[in-house]
Order: sequence, then structure tokens, then C-alpha cells
Amino acid sequence: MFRGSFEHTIDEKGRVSIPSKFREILVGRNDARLIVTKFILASFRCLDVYPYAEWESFEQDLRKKPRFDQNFLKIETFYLSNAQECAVDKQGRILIPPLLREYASLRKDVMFAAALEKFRIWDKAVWQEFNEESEKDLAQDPRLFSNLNAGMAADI
Amino acid sequence: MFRGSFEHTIDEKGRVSIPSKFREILVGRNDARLIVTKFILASFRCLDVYPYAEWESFEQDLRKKPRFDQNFLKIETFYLSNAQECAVDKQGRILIPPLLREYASLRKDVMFAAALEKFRIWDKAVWQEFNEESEKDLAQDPRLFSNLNAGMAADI
DNA sequence: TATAGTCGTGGGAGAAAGTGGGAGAAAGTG
DNA sequence: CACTTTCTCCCACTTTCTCCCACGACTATA
Repeated sequence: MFRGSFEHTIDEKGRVSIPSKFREILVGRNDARLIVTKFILASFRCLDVYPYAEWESFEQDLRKKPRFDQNFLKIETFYLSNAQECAVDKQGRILIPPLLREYASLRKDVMFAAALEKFRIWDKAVWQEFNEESEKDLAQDPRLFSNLNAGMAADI
Repeated sequence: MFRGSFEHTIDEKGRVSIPSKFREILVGRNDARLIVTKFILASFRCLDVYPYAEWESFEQDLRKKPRFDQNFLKIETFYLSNAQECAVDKQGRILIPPLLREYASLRKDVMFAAALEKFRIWDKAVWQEFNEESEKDLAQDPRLFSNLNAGMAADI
């Protein structure tokens, strides 16, 4: 289970260190492979990162779905098609594929943000924006918190 | 299992390199034969590419369907009739048959996009359009991700 | 305070992937 | 049957990528 947010730097080659706290979890599971794909939250772009096993079980579920359904095809195109395997190298880094780097406009300062069984990578500026927006929404409508207890639609 | 999206260039002769990540999988299965056919997603044209064995099992499934059914005949005409075998050559390329090339308007920049057991080939511009459309839909209604579990129309 | 270890970042050499062009073979046409 | 055109296979180049080594900063422990 991943926890916390960490700021890191991506270099010209597209390499970026995985926060050591996250890496610990991966070595504990004995699998340094990650799956990185596109994600979007309220029009803010970022990348979703899954440990390999997590991703595989997600894929298995999808395989049972009707493969020519319109909604399935959208998810397939956006979420599955763009998913790429990235192995953590000896220095504890992954190489973010160019297409994904460009999608999330990762240039220099990036943020790693835990999200339960996976984590996300953001351009720092985008992450800040999204955080401020979320904070504002929660301040204006505290019920968003309390609704957690009620029957919130299971999501993602 | 194919993963990721890759940009490649098709030359005047209609040849295009298979992304090395995809090729690895084919050599692992010891069969460099591919089946390429027409596909369409929400009015966006592209090509579906199956490893030979995958295509064969798909054909087997179809054999169980009522073969004089109107819908089946449409699929037969569109999806099956246009299917052509393309072998990967020593340079790791395939030759896209002229009819299929024209159908998907593949001119220069093309995208390879993984789709579980198969992959797709798009004209880059078309791919971008469709991706943005899917992205927008998913951003507006994130439940599409999880609703896959619900009763999705069984298809084909 | 010293020292060992870890963590994050940068650069360079070798390998591999992607692309272009040409010669010989095959196919189609008059 | 001969000629033209298309196609297929092979070679070669360039660019990108991947792996390896190295340095500085910070942390923890004695």
C-alpha cells in the first residue's frame, strides 16, 4: 500500500527516480516491474502507475468484457493501449516512455502521489493546481468528506 | 499480451516496422505471421492486427454463430473478408496491403496501439482524435472505468 | 564529529531499433 | 514470347535507447 507524496526531477532522457518509500514496497513484493499509463482527473492529466501484479489482475477482469462494446473500446484505447511496462533499473529509476511523458507534460519537476494500491505521477504545476481545486471544493462543501461513509459509488 | 503505443513511419512501399516490444512477443510464440483486417471505432477507421493463432481461435468462435444471420453477414463481409496474412520480414517489418493502407489512410506517420491479445494500426492524426475524444468522455464520467463491471451489452 | 551507507541526479559508450535505397525475382500485359 | 512494372529480399546507415559508472548530498549510527 503506497503512502505519501514526493517531489522528484525528471532528466532529459526521461528518467526519474522512484521514491524510496515506494521502492521498498516493490522489493518487498519481489517484482520491480511497473505498468505506466495515461490518466485524467477532471481535465488534469497525469500518469497512473501500477505494480505489475496489480495491473495484470485488472487486465484479467477486462478480458471477460465484451470486446466490441463502445465503452470498452474507449477504455481500451485510452487506458489499456497506452499502458507500458517500465522496469525499475539498478539506480532505482524508471524510464518514462516519450508519449506518456508528453501526455502528462512532464518536463522537470514532477510529483509522485500515492493512491492506495498504485500511485500517480504529475507535472508539479498541474498537481498543485489540482490540489488547490480539490481543497477549495472540500472547504466549500464539507459533505464530500462525510459522504465517504454513505454509499459512494464504487469508483475505479 | 501486447502493451503500449508506439509511433512509426510507413514508407512509400507500404512497409512499416513492428514495434520491437510487439515483436518480442511474436518471436516468443515462434510465429511471425500476422492477420491484418479493417476495423472501425465510432466512425474512426483503423486496422486490427492479430497474431495468427489468435485469429484462428477467433474464427473458430465465429463458426458457432448462425451463419446466415444478417449481422453475422455484415461482420463476415467487413471483418473477415478483408483479413489478410502479413509475415514479419527479417528487418522486423510488415507490408501493409494497398487496400488496407488506403482504408485507414495510412500515409506517413502511423501509431501502433496495443489491445490485449492483438493490436491496432492507426493513422497518427486519426489516433490522436480518437484518443482525445475517449479522454474527454472518461474525464466527464469516470464511472465508465468501473461500470465495466455492470451489465454491459454482450457483443459478438 | 567522523564515517559508512543510501538516495537522487548526471553523463558517456556500446548496442539495438527504425528507416531508406537498390538489385534480382516474379507477375501482369500486350 | 518479350517487355514493363511491381514486388520482395538484402544491405547499410543513422539515430535513439539502454546499460553502466560516477559524483554530490543527505541520513543514521557510533
